[in-house]
Amino acid sequence: MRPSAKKIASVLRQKGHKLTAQRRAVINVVVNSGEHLAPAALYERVRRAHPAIGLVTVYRTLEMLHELGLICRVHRGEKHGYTLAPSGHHHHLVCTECGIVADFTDCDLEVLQQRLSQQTGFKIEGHLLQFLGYCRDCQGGT
Amino acid sequence: MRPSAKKIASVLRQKGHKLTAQRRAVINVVVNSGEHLAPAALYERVRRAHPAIGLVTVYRTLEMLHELGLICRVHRGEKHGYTLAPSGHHHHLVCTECGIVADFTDCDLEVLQQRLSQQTGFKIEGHLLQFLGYCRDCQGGT
DNA sequence: TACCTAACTGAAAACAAGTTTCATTTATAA
DNA sequence: TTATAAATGAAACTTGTTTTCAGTTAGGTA
Ligand SMILES: [Mn+2]
Ligand SMILES: [Mn+2]
Ligand SMILES: [Zn+2]
Ligand SMILES: [Zn+2]
Repeated sequence: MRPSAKKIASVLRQKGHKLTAQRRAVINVVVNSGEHLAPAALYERVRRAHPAIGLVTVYRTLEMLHELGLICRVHRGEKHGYTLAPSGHHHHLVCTECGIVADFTDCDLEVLQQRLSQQTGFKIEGHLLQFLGYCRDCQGGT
Repeated sequence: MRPSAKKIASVLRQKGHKLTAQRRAVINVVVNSGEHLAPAALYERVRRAHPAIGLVTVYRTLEMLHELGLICRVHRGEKHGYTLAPSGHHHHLVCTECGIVADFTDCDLEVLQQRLSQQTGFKIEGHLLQFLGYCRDCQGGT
């Protein structure tokens, strides 16, 4: 269950953030794109609705939404991608050819985490899990 | 079982790479540091033995060693760390406070991978798994 | 409604990690 | 030795992101 633009706006207000035209524009793009877009790609799209917006503002807004837990971040080499977070903890399956990302939720790492914690003395707070491969469309070609 | 400087040198030669003083210096630092050092940190240390070396050469050497499977790479935000690879597939437990890294080998992700492959049609080639937390030394303080 | 002000914005500069270019040097096979 | 492909390092460049700062604005208050 992914939050709507309305829901996101209300969270912002509730947390004392201002609801500017720029932020609305960013939120709209994020809400209306299923993909995990990199900041630059997102910026391109946001500009269609709000040509005057600066890339900085896009970065700042994404950062804010991420801190509020409203969007998730994918790590792809140097670049980052963002989308609306489906509710709660999830991970990614990334196509190394075209960059498309699929989400999944059940990682079942508790047992492993428990064991590692015991063996190493680390207090484990989280994990990063990503599968890499070729999506259906990219399996044929070079 | 981590390769020795000698072993590494012989692999390089065998693959047709030249064995330069700079490469020797980089290899020595990597071999003699248990930690996963970022390229910049590694560069600092290499300079102690070989002050004239350029950072580029460090990058190039690390890249080469990585391609030959002789060292492993950790992903920490933007920065990368390297050390000698323990033999084969392994993963990392990273302390978000001090950056120390512990290795582990048994990830048991085959079942999950199989299921995801089936569900999404992805041909999965690899994965990235990392646990994040606080090492023993960093659990007390702020 | 008309202010007030902390929050927000965007241009530009700064930054950080990594890569490319290219003239010079060097390891090593012949 | 010598020849030469491989390797080096300085400097310039790229890419993604952050900082700075002077000006603008959302939204609470009188
Ligand atoms: Mn996601
Ligand atoms: Mn390792
Ligand atoms: Zn693909
Ligand atoms: Zn630590």
